[in-house]
Parts: sequence; structure tokens; C-alpha cells
Amino acid sequence: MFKRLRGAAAREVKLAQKIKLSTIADALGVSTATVSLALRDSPLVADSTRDRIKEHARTIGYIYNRRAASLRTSRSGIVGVVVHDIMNPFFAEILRSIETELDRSRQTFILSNHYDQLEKQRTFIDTLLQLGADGVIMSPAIGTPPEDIRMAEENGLPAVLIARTVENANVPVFRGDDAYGTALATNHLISLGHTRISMIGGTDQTSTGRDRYQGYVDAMEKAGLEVKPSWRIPGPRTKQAGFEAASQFLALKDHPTAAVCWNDLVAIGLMNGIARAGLTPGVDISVTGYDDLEEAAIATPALTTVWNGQREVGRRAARALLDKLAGTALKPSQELIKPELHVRQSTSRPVERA
Amino acid sequence: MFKRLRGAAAREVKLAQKIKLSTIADALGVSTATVSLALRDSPLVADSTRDRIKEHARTIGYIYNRRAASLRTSRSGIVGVVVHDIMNPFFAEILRSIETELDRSRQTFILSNHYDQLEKQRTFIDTLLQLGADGVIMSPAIGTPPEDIRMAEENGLPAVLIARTVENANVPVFRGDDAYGTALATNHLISLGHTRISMIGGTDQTSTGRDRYQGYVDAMEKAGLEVKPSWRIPGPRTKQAGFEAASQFLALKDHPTAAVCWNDLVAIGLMNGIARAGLTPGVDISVTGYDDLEEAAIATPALTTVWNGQREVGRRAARALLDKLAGTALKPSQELIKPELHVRQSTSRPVERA
DNA sequence: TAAACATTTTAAAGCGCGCTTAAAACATTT
DNA sequence: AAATGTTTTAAGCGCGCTTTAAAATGTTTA
Repeated sequence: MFKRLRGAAAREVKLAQKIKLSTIADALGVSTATVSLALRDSPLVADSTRDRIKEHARTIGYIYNRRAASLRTSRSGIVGVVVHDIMNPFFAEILRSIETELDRSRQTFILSNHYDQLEKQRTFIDTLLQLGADGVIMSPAIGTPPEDIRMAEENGLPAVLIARTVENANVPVFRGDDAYGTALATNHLISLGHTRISMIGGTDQTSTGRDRYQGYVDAMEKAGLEVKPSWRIPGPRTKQAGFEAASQFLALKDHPTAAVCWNDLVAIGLMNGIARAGLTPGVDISVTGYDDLEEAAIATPALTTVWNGQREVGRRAARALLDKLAGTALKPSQELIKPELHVRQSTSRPVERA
Repeated sequence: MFKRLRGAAAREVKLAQKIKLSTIADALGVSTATVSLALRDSPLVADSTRDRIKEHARTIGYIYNRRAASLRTSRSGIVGVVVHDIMNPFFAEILRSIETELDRSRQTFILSNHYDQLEKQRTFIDTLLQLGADGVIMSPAIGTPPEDIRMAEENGLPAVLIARTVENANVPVFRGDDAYGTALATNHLISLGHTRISMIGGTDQTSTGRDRYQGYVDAMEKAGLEVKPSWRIPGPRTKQAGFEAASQFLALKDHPTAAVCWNDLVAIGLMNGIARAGLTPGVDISVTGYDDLEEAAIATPALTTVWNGQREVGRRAARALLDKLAGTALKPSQELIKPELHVRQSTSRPVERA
């Protein structure tokens, strides 16, 4: 009882009297309908009226009440976005383009990491359901069963996938053509004269992982080159992992002269590890990355890498979700964005080691 | 009309009949009160009852309706977090510790970048107000006027600051002791024998910037060393900026032998730039960073840097906000967390260049 | 000038509806 | 009979925004 009184009292003190649509309507002598339409830029309202309303709203410090709006529209204006790790710069551009696209439709987005833990991902989806979110864009955690996605959709939370796919999920997926991308990198190394090429980092537990490995294997085999299982050094997708993989790589019996890395982070870590061992990356060992992060261009040596079309992935995913929400959705599509090779100084003709 | 019908129909088809507290209560022959209390782990409910309720809730796929709850509690369960750039690894640990702390109180958090643009920050705060968020944790954008914060608080959105302070804002602030931190780094270089020390990166437009510069200046002066204005090379806080600052640094007339960098990113960029110019960072030029990112330890050479207590900053900020929400808030505090120096290979005795 | 058309504004209904909590009631143990 | 533990009762939290058909106003045509 006491608590309630305190809350109510606080509210009254703080808010004086609440400023709402009708406050504006009364002040300007128009109806709340006009104000509502004007604030949302409806073409029904005359320009002069709209300007007056918006101006007045700003000066009196009106705050749009989304909860009241969603009461009426049954749309919360919230979209969830889950990825492995938002700190991973690979997602930087994707997230930025998603943000741009969602902003345009006045949707707020809630971001979360799942760190490839199914439990975290489920908790997040649950939170979105609790909040009544309008949809979710996700880079699914390793091992995500299609039921998880179906469950979300059945509870009114449409989903769109990025970067990775989930078999039988029957939702739109937007990602780069990973097999093609690693093939680009591998072929580049082969054309420089490398014959013993290792692949470092990543996992085969994701669609991305399998595709990237396949692209590498296909390119090698098409060139008539051998692929030794020991040349595949899987691992996390971090600089730290690349750094640690260096010693294992350098200890390989056949002395590969080049490494196709899972991503730029692994590649940069590997180059650091190679340098720490007294060799010169880009001369003694050729290294390719993947993603073309900003950092790739300023690494030493500058990193040859595969650009992945992140911006397109984010933009299209957001659009697809918005279309779904608007009910103008096309059928679920599996869109592959074609990557491009950016050649820099981390790759060169092979040098035989003593 | 058509639209509405479609929406309603879709809802009915999708949700069949909504599962709510009373569904569980009826099925188990208890009251909704018991169910409510059980789900929130109230000690009022017997263990056996609680287990039965939770178990049943899970099996029938009950989804807690936060909007209904917030109708009653007038708490949305949403907390906003704004920083310059969530991709910046400096914030990684801060955000993680905030997340941990908020999770514990079943708060969801909405993340946003403001990229030091006041307008973006205002838009975000506005969004939080519209959503009825419970509070905001922010690393304020450069030039944030105290009125912005006061406005948020007056509209029922309590704020807590991290990393930077805003004069006269009268809200809790949690950040590292920046002056002390750069003094640590500078003193370390001085003790190695450096006398011409440059400071690279960052800006003087933030409290952090002024403090870090002051710490450097104080340390220099206390050691009786000269501080030339040309030795201060301000700039963005990115690797790219550090990389680009290298040529300017190396062209300085007096040939400083060491550089105190704004943060690890700038330091690593600078080291890349120094290496690109044919010099060896850590030997020819000593470099210190700030933040002690994971990356600092695996850089080549491993970076001497200042650990900033990010985890503490995040944890305490979140706690302070939660206390404010619970009404148990202490008075606004300005808490400084003491940094520590981590010495690695990027610093050594000075070598005179030809 | 009246009809037809275009533009702008309004009236009015209805969206959401389950969850929390203080206080009372009941059950069990000292 | 008092104290402790568990469950239920019952009231009330929130209350402004959106939307569409229809009316009002303004403008052009016959």
C-alpha cells in the first residue's frame, strides 16, 4: 500500500500532467485524429497543419506513447537480433545495415549474443516473445533445431536467418556464398604457385563451416592437388585462436606454404604467430582471410581477403523481415551473395623453407 | 477492415487459445496468485508446489506476458545502454558485465551506438521514453548537455553514466581513474630512460580525454621533463587512426622515443605503422596502450598497457541503476576505479635513432 | 450556381485482458 | 493458543492511440 502510494505520488510529481495527443489537439484546436496522422506523416494531412502540429509537439516536449499505440496496432515496434557475438567485427557492417533499414520503419532493435549456446539463444527468443516483439533476425547458434524457429513463428514471432542456415526451417536466409569465397582464395594461392595449402580456423558444425571447407577442397581437387586431413586445423574464429594455431601450422610435416583462414581475425592472429616464430608472413607464408574487415587493410602485411557482402546481407534480411511483418512477404528464399577477392600483400609466390 | 479481420484470424489460428497464468492454475487446481508467485521464485510458495507449477508451465509452453505484468507493476523490464560504438572492444567487457548483472534482475537491455553524435543519442533516449524503459546506462556523447540527462530523468528514465562524466548532471558515474592510468604508463616509460615521449590519439573534448592528457603531463613535469605541444597527436580512437598517426609521429623533429597511446587500438595501429616504416616497435620505439584488450597480449610485440577495470565499471553501473529502480539508491556518486599497468614487450630502454 | 470532384478534418469505436500483491484464510507445527 | 508456513481472495494496474467511414471544406467544371 505504502509502496503504491509512493509510486503514484512520484509519478504525479514528475510528470505534472501527462502530455498526450489530445493535449496537442486541444492546444491547436484540431482533433486527435489529425494529430496522430500528422505525426506519422500521413498524406491525408495538409502540409501546413502537419508542420504546426509537429512544431508544437516538439516545443511542449510531447513523448509518443508506443505502448498505447501497440495496444491498438498489436505491433510492439521491437525487432530482435541475435548473433554469436556482437563484438565480432564481422557483424559490424551487418548490424549497421540492419539498423539503417529498421530505423526507416521506426522499429527499435534489441541485440543479443548467444555465443553459440543454444540455451542463451532460447532465453533471448523467450524474452522477445514476452515483450511481444514483432520479429527476429538471427544468425542461428550451432545445432539450432528447426523446431526452435518453428516455435517462435507459431507464437507470432517471424524469423529471418543470416550468415547460417538451418535445415528445414522454412524461413528466409541471407548469406554469402561461402564455398565460392574460399574457392576464390584457394585458387588465388594456387595460381601463385602454392601446392601445399592449409585451412585454418572454424568448425564443420555449421553450414558456413562445411561450405567454406568444401570450397577449399573443391578448388584443390580441381587443380589436381592433394588435400591432407592434417592440413585442416579447426578452431575458434578469433585472433587468439589464429595466434595459437601458428605453432601447430608451422610444425606440419609437409611444410605448407600457404594458409586459407576462416576469417580475417584468424588470419591476423596467424600472421602474428608466424611473425613471433621469426618468419615473415606474406613472404615465407602466404595467408588469406575472409570478411575484409577494415582491419585487413592496415594489418602488417596488408591482408589478402574475401569480401563477403555483409552490408547486403543485413539490408536484405531486414527488408525481408519488414515485408513479412507487412504481409507482403515472398516465399522463403535462400539468397546467396557473391563474394569478391581483395588481393593485398599477405600472399605471394611460395618460398621453400630450409 | 479487411486487414483487421486478417490479423485477428491469424492470431486465432496461430495461438489457438492463449495459455495464461490461469491455464496453469486451473490445470493444477491452484490459484493464479500461487502460480504467479511460484514462477517468480517467491519464498512464499512451497518448494514442491513451485516445482510442479514450473514443470507444467514448461510442458504446455507457457509464455510469460511481460506487457500484462508491466501493466500492473509499471516497470517495463527494459534498460537502455548507449555507448559510442558497441563494436569497440573496449566496451566488450563492460557490456558483458552489465548484461550479467541485468539478467540477474530479469531486465532486458537495448543496446545502441551514438557514434558521438548527440542527435543519435537523443533519438535513442526518445525511443526508450516511448517504450517506457526503466532506465538508461550511458557513455555520454561528446558535448552532452546536462539538460539532456535531466530531461530523461524528469520523464521517468533514471540515468547512470559510464566511462565519461557530464558536469552538473547529478547522476552516478562509474569510470576508471584516467589521469592515474596514463601517469602509470608515462612513469613506466620514464623509468626506462625515455625523456621524449609523445601522446597519440583521443580528443580533449571529453572528460576522459582531458584526464588522460593531464596524467601524462603531470608525470612528465614531475620528472622534470619537457612536454612539447607538437608531441600531442590527437585523433580518433581506432587502429586506422593509430596507423595513420605513425608517419606524423616518425616525422617529429625531436624524434620522441616512446608514445603513450590513447588506447590499445591506437597503439596497435601505431605499431603497425611503425613496422610498415621499417622500424621495430618495442625496440626502436616504445609504445603503451590503454584498456588491456585481449588483443594486447597477442599483438607483435605484446603490448604494454593499462588495465582499466572495465568489468567493475559495468557491474557497478548496472547495480547502481538497479538500486535506483528499487528505490534504494544512494546519493549520486563519482566512482573512480584504479587502473593497473601490465608490462609486456612493446616497451624497452630507448635506442637513439641515427 | 449547382454538381462533381478533390482535399482535409473529424467522430467514434475499440484495441489490449493477464498479472501482481496486500491482506485474509487456512493448514500445520510448536 | 500462538507461531509459522502456505495458499487464496479480490481488487486494480494501465487510459492514449489508431483507423475508417463520413462529414466538412475547398476547388474546378458544366
